[in-house]
Amino acid sequence: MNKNNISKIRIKDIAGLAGVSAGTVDRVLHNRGEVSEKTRKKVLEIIRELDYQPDILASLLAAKRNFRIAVLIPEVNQGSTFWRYPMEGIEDGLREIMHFGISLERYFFDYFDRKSFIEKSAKVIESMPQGLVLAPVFAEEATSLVKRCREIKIPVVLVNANVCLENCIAFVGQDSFQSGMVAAKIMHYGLKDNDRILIVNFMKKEVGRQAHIVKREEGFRSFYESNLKHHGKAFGFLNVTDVSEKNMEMVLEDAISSSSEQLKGIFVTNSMVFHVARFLEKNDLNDIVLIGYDLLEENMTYLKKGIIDFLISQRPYEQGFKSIMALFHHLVLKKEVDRDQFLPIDIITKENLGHYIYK
Amino acid sequence: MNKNNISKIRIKDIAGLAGVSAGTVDRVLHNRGEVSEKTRKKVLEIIRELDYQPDILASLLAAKRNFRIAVLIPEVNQGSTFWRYPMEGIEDGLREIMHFGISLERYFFDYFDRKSFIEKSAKVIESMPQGLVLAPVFAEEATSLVKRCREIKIPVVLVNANVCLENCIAFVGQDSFQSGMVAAKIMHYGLKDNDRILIVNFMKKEVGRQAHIVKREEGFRSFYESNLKHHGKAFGFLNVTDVSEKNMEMVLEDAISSSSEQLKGIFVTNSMVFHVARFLEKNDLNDIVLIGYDLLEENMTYLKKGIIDFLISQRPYEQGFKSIMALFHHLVLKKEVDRDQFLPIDIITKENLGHYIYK
DNA sequence: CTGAAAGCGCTTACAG
DNA sequence: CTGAAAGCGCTTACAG
Repeated sequence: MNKNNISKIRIKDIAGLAGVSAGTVDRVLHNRGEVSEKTRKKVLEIIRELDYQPDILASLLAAKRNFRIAVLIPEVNQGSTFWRYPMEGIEDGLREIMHFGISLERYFFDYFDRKSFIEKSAKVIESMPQGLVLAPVFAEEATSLVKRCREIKIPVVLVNANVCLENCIAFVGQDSFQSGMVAAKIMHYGLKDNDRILIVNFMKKEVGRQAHIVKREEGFRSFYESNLKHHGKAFGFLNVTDVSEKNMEMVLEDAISSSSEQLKGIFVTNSMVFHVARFLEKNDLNDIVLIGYDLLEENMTYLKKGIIDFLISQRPYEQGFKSIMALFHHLVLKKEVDRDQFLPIDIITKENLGHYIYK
Repeated sequence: MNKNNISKIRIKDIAGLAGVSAGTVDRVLHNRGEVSEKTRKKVLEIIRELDYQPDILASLLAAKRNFRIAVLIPEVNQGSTFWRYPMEGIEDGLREIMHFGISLERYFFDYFDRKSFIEKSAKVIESMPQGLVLAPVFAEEATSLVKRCREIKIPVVLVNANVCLENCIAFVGQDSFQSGMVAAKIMHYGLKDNDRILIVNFMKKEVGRQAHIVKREEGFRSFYESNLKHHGKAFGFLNVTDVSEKNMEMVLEDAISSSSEQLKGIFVTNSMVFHVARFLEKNDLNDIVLIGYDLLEENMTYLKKGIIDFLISQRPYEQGFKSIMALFHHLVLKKEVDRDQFLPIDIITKENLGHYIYK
């Protein structure tokens, strides 16, 4: 009575004050009609006055409601280990909210196989979950999935890449352009003004040109553009589609020797940076600054060895965690969720790596 | 029936199988005695076999239990704005868990006033909360508070600084030593091998020598120690107790001109780095790399201007969030919580600052 | 040591 | 359009 009487107004209290039954209050609360305008007004008035907050625990218990959330993301295999971390974030998030009657359906597609994405999409739709966490790797197919979800009223949260956001409730990921700027800043800080820099893009034919990769490169270039002294600075550029050691050897040797000036920095626009690191290690090119993305096992190994100097990380674990939480807030707590949820752009070095690693 | 029959075993079911009543099962479940060893065994057996998971929502609702969590941290005032962010994290965490009947009592002490810490400690004890989030700014006093809490069975989570952890359930904060190493790595990466570096410590008499400040400096030095080439490298060193502009002017001018070699980098071991930045700006010392801690308003201003080059951040918001969550897991969900919860050591530049700022 | 009953605050048919 | 009753899964006295 003394300490805990804060906001303990119950439906019963409202009903009493309005001179109606609890059932009627409930009908008003959930807009399920069958209430005369007059009583509706009266009840709403009282609710507002008392700032009534429903007891969500009791509500969930009584309604025996169950939420099925689906997640459609790439499977983890040796060609693609990144998605392990978002999935861990999702599972941990699930553990926090499962008491609210939430269950998770997991759908994994092959990162390099458009068809498998389409197949799994169909399965998701077939299952009719109450919400979806989606990694829109294949932009076109993802867009049509999102549109379909819109039609059948399944709220979608996009994770990691942003596609067709207008039909989704939120995007959780990184600001790719800005992350490229960060990479450039770090690169520039460690080099001298006229040092030669190479930008390396990895692009598998199966996947195509991904928007966030393009943005990263643009961000990188724009750092130099916005700096008067470097306006118009020229970069070496390399587009790699074949990651075999032999090919890597060939194209990198070529790129490095293509100018009389010594190459001082390499920026790789995605997580495939370890392929470049392997080459640098083998050829004892220790004085080239190498910057890339993501804490893959291979990348971390080269970071610890000092071959990779910096990795940009996108907080994959948090991306997963926040995605499922966004859906939870939307579905269960009926709260507004932020549409754009950009995670910080983390700069990882050998020295701070330890505390970024997920258990 | 088809999809949602997963783990929907109820107390009633257990009771039925054991041939007892729900009340008895409950008594076993909560170890509140008054059950014959024989029935106890039987009930436990069935619980294990069926992997019974109690419905925590129903449990909380029926028990009408209320948890009061206290937080004892520095107040936010102009001399100390850092604690705004942990507090925001705590409030946001609270919002996530308030449905479980959790309320928060806020106790703020003056960062520079030992007495006020002692006073507020007494109030906390007097109130007898079920849990405490504590910023142990004054090591000695905090230790005895923690001991007292131990005696009266109030679980404590330490936030930001680590003191007397053996009597607490968790520490949430940063690895200070490592953060110093990170600062050194960044510093070193941008300078030439023999450039002169100055370490600046701010220390208010009222607070004394704080363990985490010492550790940061040690970490910074150890980076160079562990690098053969720099073994024995000498640093300039400055201990500032008076932050007036006049004094800052004097001591910094002195430190800078104390050697014929030009000073190239300054490492400030805490958030007071803006005092140094002000000096550098005023005296047009643009080519000195300046690294310090924490995203205070003043620091962010100088970071944007390019006077401060890097800030190390300790994720203050997350520190608050994780602290209250740790207590929640311990008290309500009865889960094990990690004892050491080190947050990543974030490297902030002008370019990635944007996405680190808390709303 | 054990069980039956009432209740937590909300929702869901059902009867009118 | 409205109310009374039963129930969600668990807990809490109370009676025996």
